[in-house]
Amino acid sequence: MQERVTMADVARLAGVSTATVSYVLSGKRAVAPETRTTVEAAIAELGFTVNTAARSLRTGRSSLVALIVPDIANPFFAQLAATLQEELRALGLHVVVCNTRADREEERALLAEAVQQRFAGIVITPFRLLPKDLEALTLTGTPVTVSADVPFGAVDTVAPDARAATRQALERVTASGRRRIAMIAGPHDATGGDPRLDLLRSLAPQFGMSLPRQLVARGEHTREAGAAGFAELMSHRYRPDAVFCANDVLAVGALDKAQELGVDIPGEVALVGHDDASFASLVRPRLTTIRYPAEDVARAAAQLLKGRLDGRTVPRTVRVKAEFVARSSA
Amino acid sequence: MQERVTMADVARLAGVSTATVSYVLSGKRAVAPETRTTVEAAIAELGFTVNTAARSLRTGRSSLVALIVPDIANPFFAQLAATLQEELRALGLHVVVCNTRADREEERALLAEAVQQRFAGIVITPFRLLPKDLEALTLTGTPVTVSADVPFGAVDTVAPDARAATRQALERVTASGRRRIAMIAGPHDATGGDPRLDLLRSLAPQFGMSLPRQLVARGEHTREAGAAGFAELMSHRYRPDAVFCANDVLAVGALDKAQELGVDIPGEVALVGHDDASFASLVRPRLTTIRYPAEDVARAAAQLLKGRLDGRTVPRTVRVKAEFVARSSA
DNA sequence: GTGAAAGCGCTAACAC
DNA sequence: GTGTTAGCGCTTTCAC
Repeated sequence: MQERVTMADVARLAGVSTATVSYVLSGKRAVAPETRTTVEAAIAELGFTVNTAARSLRTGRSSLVALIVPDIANPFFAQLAATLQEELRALGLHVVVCNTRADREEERALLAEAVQQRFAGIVITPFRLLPKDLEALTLTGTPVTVSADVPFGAVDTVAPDARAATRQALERVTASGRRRIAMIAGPHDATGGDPRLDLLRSLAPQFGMSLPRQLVARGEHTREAGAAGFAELMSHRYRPDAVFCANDVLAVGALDKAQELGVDIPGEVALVGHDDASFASLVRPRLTTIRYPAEDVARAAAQLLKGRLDGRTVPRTVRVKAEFVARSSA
Repeated sequence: MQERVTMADVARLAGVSTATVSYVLSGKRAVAPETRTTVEAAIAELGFTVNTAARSLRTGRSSLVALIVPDIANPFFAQLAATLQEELRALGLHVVVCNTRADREEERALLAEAVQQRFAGIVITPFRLLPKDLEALTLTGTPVTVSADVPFGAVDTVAPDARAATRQALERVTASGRRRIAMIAGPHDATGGDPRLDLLRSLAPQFGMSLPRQLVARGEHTREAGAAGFAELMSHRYRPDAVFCANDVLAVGALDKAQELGVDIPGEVALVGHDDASFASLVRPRLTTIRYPAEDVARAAAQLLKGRLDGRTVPRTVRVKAEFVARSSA
């Protein structure tokens, strides 16, 4: 049961006060060069590290950042977590992963807890959370970065810019003669509706097409829902020849069902996903998708958080460019 | 900037002392039913939650559990993280994810930090860490659970029992007439060598085969290394007709290279992975693999940690049964 | 440029 | 069955 080395131990060894040790560490007040050297030597000799609990209690701020996502097991979010933790480690911050399982109550509870515990920051991809759930937080002083398709209240936002990529996807699909597009979207009660659907719908007319409500299947972001959605679309009397999916997990489900039904992809139906999750290039046919780079999202979120910790108070939105990735499914 | 509600506020409203509030929360001493009710009402009314920083400072134990893994973006570890956080949430514990990128110094640094900060526990999948790096920790009082193929020093361990599954894999492979097995293993300096290789090698004679050193390719646990390893094995003069991979990421790399080389899987070469990562059933041919259930590992780790927090001091090892999953690659 | 000391909110003796 | 209170280790104000 080794004893913990405290700042008092360091101060004693260096022959200074704990205040000086603290200031050497934080740099918040000038310290004479020789004093600094002595203190640093003492720190090294004793292997001292600050007690973050004591620091948090004193400052009212922890070194934790909550990453609140619908499903960390989804490769997109797993990659987001990996990069975020890497970026934040440099700032001395830790990432606490929180799975909401796409449940609004979980989202609210986790958010509230992170605020209560005075986390250094929160990075959240809302799924069913309402803007009003976030409004109250604007006043708490806990920096919140939302990763969502649209700006979301008065908080920092990382949002995709998928217009060009979606247009490219439509070009590709029409170039191979498709005329009847459809979409497998997320649930109807998802936060902010489905901006990926809205974008597709708004661009379709430029290609002489439209995306009527009847050609939108809905479900959770699961493989099963993707399969069910695909089956639904295939049984429609106005059967589509190009199916867009709100994410790659749904697209893989659609692929499952296509094989089961004997529908040739991309022969009979072109299939386009979203995200470019790690498995997108592994399935056969390889999935054509609109890549939303998790690494860039994580880096942007880390930057926004850093800005807040440095004192910025006005909300910012960073747009991350999505990229059309043509493979063999469309 | 809302004010934080403290225990003193609750005590005042309930007309009791902070000690009583504390005991209501912890249950560490008897409280009269009516007192308890009053306190609980006050807690609910004020929306009080304990300040974990203060609690940690006082008790010397935080509510954080470090999950230290080579790569959270690997679907196996992502699933481990998801389930672990779910299991620990019930105990009021949070999961801090730490990526080591398979680097021993990172592993050591992260481990040391978690100990220094008096984390409630550590769950680690060592990759290059040496047993001696862990030895010192046995004395610190921080519960460590190691998820590794072999028991690892005097700490709690979650280890796979893959003997039956590996035997089944060998049966399958020999049933289709294969005689020359090979393996794409991890790096030679990995923690504990490569127990999956050792197991395969020890079972091979039962099937009249052997696994000579020349038929073992080595590399990091990446897709690229899998491809390189496969190429190496294919160029061997004693060309194998069955290749086992230490994990599914390597196997997918092997699949890439097989396609590139025009080697038919499973026609010319049978391929068997390990883990059953989420993408194993998505690649074509679908990957035959030895499933090591991340969910069960996470649950076992959570149980072991719980045991430690409840006061157990003797190390325990839980064996999780691996399962042979026959798909089309072998 | 440095030190003394208050106090963050909680837990757990100790006292009754 | 309940209350009083010291003190965990740090940061920061105030004083010099």
